[in-house]
Amino acid sequence: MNLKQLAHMLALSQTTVSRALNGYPEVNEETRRRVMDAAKRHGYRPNPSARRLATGKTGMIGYVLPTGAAVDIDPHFVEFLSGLGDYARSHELDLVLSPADADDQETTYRRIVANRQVDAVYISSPRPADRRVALVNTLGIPFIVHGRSEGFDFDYAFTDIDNEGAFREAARLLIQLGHRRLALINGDDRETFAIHRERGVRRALAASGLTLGEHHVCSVDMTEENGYRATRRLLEAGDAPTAIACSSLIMALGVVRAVRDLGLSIPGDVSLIAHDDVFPWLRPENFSVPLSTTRSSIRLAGARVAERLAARISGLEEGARGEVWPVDLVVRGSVAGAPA
Amino acid sequence: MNLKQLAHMLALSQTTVSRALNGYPEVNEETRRRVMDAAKRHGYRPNPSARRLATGKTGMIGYVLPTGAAVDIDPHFVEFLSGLGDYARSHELDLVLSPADADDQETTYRRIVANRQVDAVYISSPRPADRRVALVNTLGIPFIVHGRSEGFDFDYAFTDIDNEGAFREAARLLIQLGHRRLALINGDDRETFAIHRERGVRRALAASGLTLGEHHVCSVDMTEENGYRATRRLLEAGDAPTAIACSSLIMALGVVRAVRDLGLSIPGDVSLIAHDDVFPWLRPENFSVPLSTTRSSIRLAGARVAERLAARISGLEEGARGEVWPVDLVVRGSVAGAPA
DNA sequence: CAAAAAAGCCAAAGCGCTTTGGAAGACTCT
DNA sequence: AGAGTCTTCCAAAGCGCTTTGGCTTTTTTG
Repeated sequence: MNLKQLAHMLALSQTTVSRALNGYPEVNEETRRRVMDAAKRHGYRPNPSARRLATGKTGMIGYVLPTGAAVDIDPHFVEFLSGLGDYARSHELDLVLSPADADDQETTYRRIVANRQVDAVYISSPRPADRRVALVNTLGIPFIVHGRSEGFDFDYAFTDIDNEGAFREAARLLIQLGHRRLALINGDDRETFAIHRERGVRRALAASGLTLGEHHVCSVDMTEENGYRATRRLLEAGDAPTAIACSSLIMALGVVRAVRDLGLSIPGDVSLIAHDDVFPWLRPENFSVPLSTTRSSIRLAGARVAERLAARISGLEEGARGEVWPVDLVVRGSVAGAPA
Repeated sequence: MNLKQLAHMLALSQTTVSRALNGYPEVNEETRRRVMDAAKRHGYRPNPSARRLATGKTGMIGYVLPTGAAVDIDPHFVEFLSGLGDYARSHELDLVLSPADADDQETTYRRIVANRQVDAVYISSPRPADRRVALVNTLGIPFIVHGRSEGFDFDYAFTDIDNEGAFREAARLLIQLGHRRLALINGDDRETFAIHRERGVRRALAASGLTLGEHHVCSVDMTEENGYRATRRLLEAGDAPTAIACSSLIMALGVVRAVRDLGLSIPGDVSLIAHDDVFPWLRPENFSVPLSTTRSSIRLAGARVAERLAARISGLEEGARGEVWPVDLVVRGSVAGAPA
């Protein structure tokens, strides 16, 4: 059942039927009712391929997925996706993932924009002066950055969490508990979120006249194993920290294992605070010692990004508004006063 | 730059240019060269929207993503996606995720097929007599099932691992080590993979005249917490098992924690074997006691599914061939002889 | 009550590609 | 040389929708 048939069956022109269906004003309400009724009764659904050829609108949002043998998509992605999907579903939006060589995403961005494959895109895990952001900005497709980039001469729309504030507060708590030597086990410090977190820790330390030792901060891929290794290295060195801030729950697993392997205990010897993106399958309160966390649901962020993308597509949102969500600091058993 | 312009500039008809570009035989090789040359020089890329309206081909593969407040996409998905993306990238295929209410995926399947939104789909986490498989089969769109369904009067194409064999071998090893009371901490037993795994354990036990106690098998969502709870329940009961088979590494985290909380040890009091889908961020050799596993890379499966989908789209693969991959049994420190 | 404005509808021209049904010219064969 | 066959190309008809520009008919207005 296509438009032509429907129009013919109603003894109307395609024009009128199309307009009736799409809510244009220049059609009699009575007629509109007839049309919509018939459309529903016959299960008419406009062919999206045709519509998109005519309008350029696709009803899809895009994401360029970095892939390659050396690239691991991290599990945060799936949680984000959950939220995105939740919103997208209720608005009949689909998400198209365009896999790209991690080292050459530009080509793919250009392709999906030139081909009008999607109405909007989002960008995740941005770095300072991220080329993707600059590119997408000049290409002129609506977009939202999940996280923040920095150092552009233009503004853009983003949804981020207050990484700096979160880690500042976490560090401040540890300092108040008497800790003087803090360590930070961070994610890839080429990414903005990691930079902000480090800055948060440093600011808190500085406020008390302390500093973050050069070898007390490490930047690694966020795996359990890297959490373990980093912790061993930290705790086996001369001026071992008495408190650790850790950028992910998964790394925290490794931290806990390392501490145990060294015959130390949490929080007796080492206090630990980790960032919790809220995975349904791994919860900080279920660690052998319940974990203190800075918490922010990445799933909610996914839903919010979808919502904003939808708003941008339909013209409801404009401008370069950035929003920064506060992060909860949840104190559980893994922190205590510094050992004497 | 569109076809019309290109044709005009070459003083050829659109027909000829189109055919030259698409490799049809009825065009002079000399002409073809000229056309392809000009196309490249001017960076001509056929508009996919137009092409798809004309041909119905989209260059995309689809996946219906179950969503909803109660639905968690599990982290296996992202690994699978990694593999899928790896392959898709090298073949200029995109993946479109259509979020659907988990309780009504049919509507979405019908929509994406009716609208010709994708050339093929894959289905994951199938159950016996899975309605999605039946539906997609009648809708007539090329598809591959990742995993297996059962109980249809038709055959279909799937890529699965030998879950039954894997868990049979795992159980057999435990039995050979003298264990008599095994337990299985399984995933959702409405899904085929879980059924097969349970069957594997039962078969191994039966071969030695043993059985799997009714309360020695549990079916839960594969979270750390559920692994913990199940283990507590198992080990605190009267006839506690001396060996546990566990369907996921994430649950195994909980198993280990529970065993420790009870003051017991692995493998002294309890042997443990878990299934490993090969996550880059959590590896069995890095457990406090290195974990014995049944191992199969879900990422490779993703790549394979993509490969087969591509083959089906281009007509290279037909028929209902199912393939079943063997699973490695990797023995590490978490298994030992049964306690006296 | 005639003129102007508004309402309601339609035919047809895109959107950019593929594909059908020829047609013209070159080549082969008897 | 005439008939038949290839080879090579083209005009035009879709694919199914939106949108422009215009044409009636009805309503409003001075």
